[in-house]
Amino acid sequence: MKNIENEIDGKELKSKTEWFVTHCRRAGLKVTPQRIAVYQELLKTNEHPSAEILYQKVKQIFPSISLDTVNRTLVTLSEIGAAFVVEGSGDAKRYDAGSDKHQHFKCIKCRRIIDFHHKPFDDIKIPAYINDKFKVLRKTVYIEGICDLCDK
Amino acid sequence: MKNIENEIDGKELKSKTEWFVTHCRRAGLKVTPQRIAVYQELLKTNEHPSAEILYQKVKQIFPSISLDTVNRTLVTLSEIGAAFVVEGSGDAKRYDAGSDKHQHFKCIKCRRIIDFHHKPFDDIKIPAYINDKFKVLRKTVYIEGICDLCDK
DNA sequence: CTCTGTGCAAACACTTTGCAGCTAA
DNA sequence: TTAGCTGCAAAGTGTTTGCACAGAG
Repeated sequence: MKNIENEIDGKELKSKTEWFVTHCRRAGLKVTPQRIAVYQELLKTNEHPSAEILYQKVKQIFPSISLDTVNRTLVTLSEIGAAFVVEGSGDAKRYDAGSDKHQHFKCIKCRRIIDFHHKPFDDIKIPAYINDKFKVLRKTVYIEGICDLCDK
Repeated sequence: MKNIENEIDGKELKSKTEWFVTHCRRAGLKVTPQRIAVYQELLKTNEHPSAEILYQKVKQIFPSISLDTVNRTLVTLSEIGAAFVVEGSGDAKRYDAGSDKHQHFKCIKCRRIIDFHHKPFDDIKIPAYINDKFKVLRKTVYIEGICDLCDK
């Protein structure tokens, strides 16, 4: 796994954690040590861990935590925009026949997928070093957020 | 679910099916009526169906098909680039703390996720009608294909 | 003190696998 | 004819839920 250059330093970890704490309070969530631990562990890695992997890591500094709590915490974090699911969804896979001619907006609350079509996105240029190394079959712009219906 | 303007017409269905048949043969796959049926059903919709939904539809014209076959066919189709998983993965969810500062390439064979960072992609402009209607939390360019290791 | 969050275990949803019979090439 | 495909049933994998206790506000 190739990593990019963001080994987080102590200072950034601290400031992001402060942001997180504020953000939780604002959302009416309690700030528990488990939540902090999961969030910090997520900040410290850039390997897109699964709940299981994160659980293994957090357990080292917080031995009594359970996998469920990690799972639930991650759900909570994604609801407040402090974490994102970058692969997988827990729901059933959804297929399409593979046109580049539309893009997806996904609501992280109701999981609705809304198609849209923004012509400039059809033509995004893929950097040469990707095309050289990999066989590109599909490219798309993917947007996530809260949809109109869920943003009460 | 909002659809875009691509109700497929008979002519396109036929030509895409021909492409599909050729493509299967080239990949050493047998052309079975089940495969054709699943592929055509996928072409006819733009609602990103799950295997289950596709199964319900295909069953109407092919009553003896099983859900497994639909599932297996979809796996096969994605391996040859005739279909794509637009949501979900079957594997565990993968999280990150949500930086816009990198993009993902995903290999559809080994499912490896390779980070890359192409500066212009950090600044893609989201169309106003999306920003007006939805609260955007994350945007990214997502590329899929076959990675160097799998492209024997 | 109250009410949300946690841990445990059981329930679930979806996908994958093993095998015997079938069928496209 | 025969390798690959299908259908069925069973096993996995990962996620969610229900409940009682614990701890943050």
